[in-house]
Amino acid sequence: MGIKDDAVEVRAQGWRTLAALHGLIESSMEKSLQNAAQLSVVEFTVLDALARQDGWHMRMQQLGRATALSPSATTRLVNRLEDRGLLTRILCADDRRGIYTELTPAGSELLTLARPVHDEALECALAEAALLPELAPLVTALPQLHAAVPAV
Amino acid sequence: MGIKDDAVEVRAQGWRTLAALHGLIESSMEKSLQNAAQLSVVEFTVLDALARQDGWHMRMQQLGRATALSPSATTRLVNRLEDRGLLTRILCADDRRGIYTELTPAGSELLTLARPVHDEALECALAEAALLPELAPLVTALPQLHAAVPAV
DNA sequence: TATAAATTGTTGCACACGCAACTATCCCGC
DNA sequence: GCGGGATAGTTGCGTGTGCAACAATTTATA
Repeated sequence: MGIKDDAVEVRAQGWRTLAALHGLIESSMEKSLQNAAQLSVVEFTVLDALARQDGWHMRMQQLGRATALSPSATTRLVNRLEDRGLLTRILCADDRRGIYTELTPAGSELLTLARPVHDEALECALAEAALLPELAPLVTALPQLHAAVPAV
Repeated sequence: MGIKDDAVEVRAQGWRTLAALHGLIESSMEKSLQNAAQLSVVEFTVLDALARQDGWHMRMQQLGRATALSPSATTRLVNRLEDRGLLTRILCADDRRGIYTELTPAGSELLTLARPVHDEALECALAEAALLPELAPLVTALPQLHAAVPAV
């Protein structure tokens, strides 16, 4: 034992840190987005993911994976956003089981309103987390993952 | 612009990665723990947190923070676990508003049964995530946060 | 000491989620 | 071409969650 058990414990510790930071950010962002745009975090995630595919479509299943949501939850999530006119369903011709979703102008508009709120809440939550000793290392490590090629 | 906007985008990217990995691990672990011990991830988190304080108590509010749950959700979570006999409420004398929670023997027992399941699900989910290019860097960075002092 | 303000935990209510069962469509072997 | 299996998405149902309002206790202020 010893070495092997250490690996297990290190993983568990890392997972606790990850979960704690995630919870902190998500609950903070949830409130901000709700106040500013009547959007939940997952709803924002969907709109953002769609916009990021600029002009292109996404299938329900892709949305499900992008949000870690079950198929049924994905259906209802898309229902909500469609009812609000933020996206549209498009049955695709080549596979008639599949359903594409696409952002509407109203969706894009709301997204441009919500993005700054999202970004500020994120910055704020990270700053707060950096003060907690058990979260600080992860906060520092996070931006280094996708190391910015110094974009001069 | 440029530099400032880059920082925002890097943070957002890091957050997306964090959220994606979190979702992957949590949904995988949820199923494993549910099958093996009829425990949800939050329920496991509570038991684990209590055990980690070995023999000591935790207040409702602490549990709420440890799980990123609202007060009402915390109340009901403790209710569920208490009804199953896994923990007990203890009114503390010095502050009669406060309520301590403590693990019962049955709680400890279930926890020792659930921990290996938890650890294996975690290892498995991390291995799977390491195969995805956008998650791999975070998976690698995670265990380095709490750098193991080589415990010979 | 008395009274207001703040803190801790609990309930009513509406809502989002996962699971299981279902329908519709595609794909493969014959 | 045709039937069996796999895949995509949708609904019924039970349950966990957050918000707002509340009761109980402590702390601050006059």
